[in-house]
Amino acid sequence: MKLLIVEDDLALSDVLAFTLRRAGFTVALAYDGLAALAVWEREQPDLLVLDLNLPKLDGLAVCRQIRAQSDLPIIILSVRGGDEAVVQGLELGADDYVVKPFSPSQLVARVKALLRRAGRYATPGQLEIGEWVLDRGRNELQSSDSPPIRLTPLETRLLESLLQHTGQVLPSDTLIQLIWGHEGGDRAMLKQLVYRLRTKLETNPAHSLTIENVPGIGYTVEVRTED
Amino acid sequence: MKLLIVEDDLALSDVLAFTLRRAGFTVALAYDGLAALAVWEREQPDLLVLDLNLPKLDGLAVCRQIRAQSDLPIIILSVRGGDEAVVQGLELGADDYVVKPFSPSQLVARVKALLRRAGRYATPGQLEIGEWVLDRGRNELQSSDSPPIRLTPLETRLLESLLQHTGQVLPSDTLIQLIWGHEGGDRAMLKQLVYRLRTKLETNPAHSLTIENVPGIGYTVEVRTED
DNA sequence: TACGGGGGTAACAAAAAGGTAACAGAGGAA
DNA sequence: TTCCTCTGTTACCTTTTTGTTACCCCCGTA
Repeated sequence: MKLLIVEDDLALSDVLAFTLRRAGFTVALAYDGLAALAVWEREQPDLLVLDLNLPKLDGLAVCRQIRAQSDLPIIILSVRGGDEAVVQGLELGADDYVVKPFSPSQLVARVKALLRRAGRYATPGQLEIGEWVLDRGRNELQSSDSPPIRLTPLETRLLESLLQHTGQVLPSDTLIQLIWGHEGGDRAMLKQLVYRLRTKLETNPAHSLTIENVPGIGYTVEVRTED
Repeated sequence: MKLLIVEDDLALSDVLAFTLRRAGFTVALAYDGLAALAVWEREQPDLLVLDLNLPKLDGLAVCRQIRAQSDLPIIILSVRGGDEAVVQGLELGADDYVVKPFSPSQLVARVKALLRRAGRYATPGQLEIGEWVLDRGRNELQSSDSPPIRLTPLETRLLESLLQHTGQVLPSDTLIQLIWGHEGGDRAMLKQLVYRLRTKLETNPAHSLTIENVPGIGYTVEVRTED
């Protein structure tokens, strides 16, 4: 399980990395906000430990950016322990907020608790739904009884977003955010992408996986389990 | 979204219940460990807020028992803030551990963060009335024992407005404001909308949900509970 | 009886949202 | 280079949703 620690205090960063590695995690490090985003992109960690007070790009901004594009578990570290700060951090999408100073062992426990809750202990690069497996690492959708369907990177992200929220209707704007990030992406492109993905899903004889539209809101995925 | 608060300090319990209810949650209460298990069974809450120091049955024991049978999100409250206590609580299966004293607003934020992470927050906008659930996230009206009725965005807003003021008669002008905002919308359109919504509500065999007119004033919703 | 207002019903038109298709540019691989 | 794939762009068609208008009924009152 890979963690990304973003902390500019080198002493603390070292201690955390040491403790977490001893607890069995793989650790990647970043020392400022911009680097954090780059490393996140490259390393695809399973959890982020994020200090708020960072050079170059504020921790809250990092949190917001990442949360806009993924549901990566995030634990914020901060010296600011006031209610407002905590509430703000959590509302921005963080999952936990730990006030400094704290003990490394407590952080380890919180990391484990969050990973457990986020269900990341299971399939790091694979999403299982019914008879389907979405392999994010190789951009394809595998079924037990038919050849895999090759997807493009964008199609993979779309399907991933939908599958991670099975049963919910994802608003178009939310989807656009999840797929293209802040800038770039509009309704027309989403329309296109949905169309292309649907076309591919239909190539499967028993297309038990369909994308439904809810007018005025967005899209959902329907998983028909075998009758 | 229903929360179960297990706390034997009545003063604190009251404050928490009040704050959480104001945040839009439904709250069930229990004051000792045995009661907690009973209420949990009966109420099937979506999240548990659990004090550790309880009469009759220790909080940790409650946590262990519940965790053994379900993956209910659990937040522990405790005066014991030492590392060992926190680690022990989290390792027992709790998702978060808040040390007293804390502010209600922070607890609300943590509750929300955990629900979000647990994927139980799937329903940020559901209105429950009798056997009906108005799902604003997907524009439909669901009943326990019949297929959902699909609504258009405007119909959803109309029904939502009416349901939020069950028992009151909403003047036509107020409704127009609520549905169309400042500009746009007139009596004729409201008439039409009410007509269309009624038509859809009638498709349900036992139409226990009807929209009544009060001449010269406006409309109300009538909820007939089962006889 | 005639008149007028409020409300219900209906048909039709306009506008918005969604689906489909064709095409072009970027960039990588052969 | 040439040939791919992937992505973005645009256009056009279909469906859904919303707005418009007209006509009816009921009821109270002049």
